[in-house]
Amino acid sequence: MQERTNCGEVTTQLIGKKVTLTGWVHRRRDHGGVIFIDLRDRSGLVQIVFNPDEAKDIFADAERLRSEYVIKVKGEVRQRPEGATNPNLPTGEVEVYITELTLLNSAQTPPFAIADYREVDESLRLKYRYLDLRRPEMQANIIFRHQVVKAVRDYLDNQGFLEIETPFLTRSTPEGARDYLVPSRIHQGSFYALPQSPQLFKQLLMVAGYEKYFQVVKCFRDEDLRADRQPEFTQIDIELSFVEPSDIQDLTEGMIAYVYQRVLGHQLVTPFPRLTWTEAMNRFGSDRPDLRFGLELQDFTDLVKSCGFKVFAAVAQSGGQVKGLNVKGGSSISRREIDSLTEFVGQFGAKGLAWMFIEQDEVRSPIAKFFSSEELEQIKAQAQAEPGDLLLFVAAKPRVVAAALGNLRVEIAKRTGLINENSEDKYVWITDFPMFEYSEEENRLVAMHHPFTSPCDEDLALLQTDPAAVKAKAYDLVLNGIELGGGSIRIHSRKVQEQVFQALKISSDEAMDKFGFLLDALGYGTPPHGGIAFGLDRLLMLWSGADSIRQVMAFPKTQSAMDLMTEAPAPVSSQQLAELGIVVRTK
RNA sequence: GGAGCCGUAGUGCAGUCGGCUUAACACGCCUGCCUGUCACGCAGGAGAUCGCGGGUUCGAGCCCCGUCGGCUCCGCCA
Repeated sequence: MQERTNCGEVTTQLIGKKVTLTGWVHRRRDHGGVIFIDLRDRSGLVQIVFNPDEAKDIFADAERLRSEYVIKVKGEVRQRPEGATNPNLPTGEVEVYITELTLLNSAQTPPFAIADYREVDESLRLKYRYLDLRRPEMQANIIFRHQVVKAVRDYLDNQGFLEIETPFLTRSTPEGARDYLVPSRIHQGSFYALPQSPQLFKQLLMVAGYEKYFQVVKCFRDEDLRADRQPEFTQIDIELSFVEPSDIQDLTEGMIAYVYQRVLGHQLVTPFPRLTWTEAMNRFGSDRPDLRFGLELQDFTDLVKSCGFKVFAAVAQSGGQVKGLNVKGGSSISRREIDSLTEFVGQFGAKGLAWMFIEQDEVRSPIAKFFSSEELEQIKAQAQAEPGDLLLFVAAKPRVVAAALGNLRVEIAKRTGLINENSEDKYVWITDFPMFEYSEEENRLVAMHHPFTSPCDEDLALLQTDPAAVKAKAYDLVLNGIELGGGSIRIHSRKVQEQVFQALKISSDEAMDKFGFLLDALGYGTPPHGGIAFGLDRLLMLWSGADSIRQVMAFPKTQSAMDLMTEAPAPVSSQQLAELGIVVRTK
């Protein structure tokens, strides 16, 4: 390869040297007599100079250069004249006087400017993603992604892990997200499924004795999208043998601290705090609490059981909860603002949002009249309320209370500036999840994590008597209210695995049909094992301050799962369908 | 499946309580000028079926209905 210097690496050390540069015309400043061009490549920008006094023969060619033309130039690196340096540019002390110019390719005017700070409509960016990816901000994200993945691989390699690939064409299994299906040509009417995660394969690698496995791997879930959810996304998938939850938590704290130091260049304090699921739900109304601020939930259920406010009393007496938030200094919040918060909690099923302004001598609230002054004092004491505070209440079944107040505390924190740019990152482990949760849709218990999660040892007996009470050896890592990853110790006993399938109302016939290979494997000397998986895209989003994972993915899809560049998905030819034995039914 | 927001020159936007301009402004683009700029500057110019379809009206970028696309959220996501 020819000798080239990267644009961003033309420093004062090269002054006096002849260099060859290649890149794109980022911006040109044509003064008639002298032309300045900011030349851009992956490494950055450098100013190159075309001066007719020094390179008369190429000056006319230089005048024809336009944005995004691809050029190769040779010239001498010089110190910039006094007063003409640019402190905003790493290469701002120098410039390159060009004596040779080769136009490698011209370019049409792009649909949006590469050299622009302005926000461009995202659908246009996605249609021309190859241009969008040229923008320095996006290049920084993609380079950052590489650095993080490289650091993860190095760390795990140093810890004795093997990266082992697992199949993408695999089998659809019940439970969990909707699968992406791939029709089989050879076995018509049968389908592969793209993996939601390599869960079963990594467990089988433990059975096979590989002890420490990891993979940076694509996963596929055919569910509706969000800012932090794409149909295909990347996991850092880890599994180890002979471990307890604390081993995996220690390992991953070490991994994150290592990446922090190597890529972000600063120390991270470990270990991270740990909260049980029950405590997280009680105090924050969420299994992924944002700990950057307080505003914890207060429980008033017992206090209002026999109060005169029927809405509260009825809910409290019938198994529901009455909980609330104390918004410190919230007296400045307007009625209109409270209306908007009421609307907000309505999204989560709350019928209303009761409020009390705490003033010096009284409680200003439409519901104050239903409470005796003793009851109001008790409420204030419970909430540690002082004059100037605003109490907000939701009364409903526990699930709705948690969802409404859990989200409300975050919303209020955002609106009132409790969360801001300077807020310190808060990592937290959530542990001891319930094994199962009740699915109203399916009218049965479903696995909260997945059906291969090991119950806590002391709860094994409950599996058959009271499965809903069983806790699992499962743990999630949460950063600033977003779930980064989760894992568990797996079941390594065939008997326990069968009991869990029973609790899930998966018949032994179905279990054998769908998971026979796993049950078989558990009978051949399976070591105790467990692991964790991180959403790489989410990690990158949070660490880079991006507001969606699309910003840290090279080629993401829209909310309707379209790729606007390739226009996938798209119809296929009738021959292709015929080969697969597929008939498309149109609506 | 549901809720909300958005859609106006290549780009970002103004106009949105119906009738005031030729649908404004900035960037970009084109032409000319300009030898120290760095979001260069100056002068001129081209560029818009106001996402699409229907309706109301004497008259619709603006109001109504539908539809398409994008985004955010609920449901969903072990």
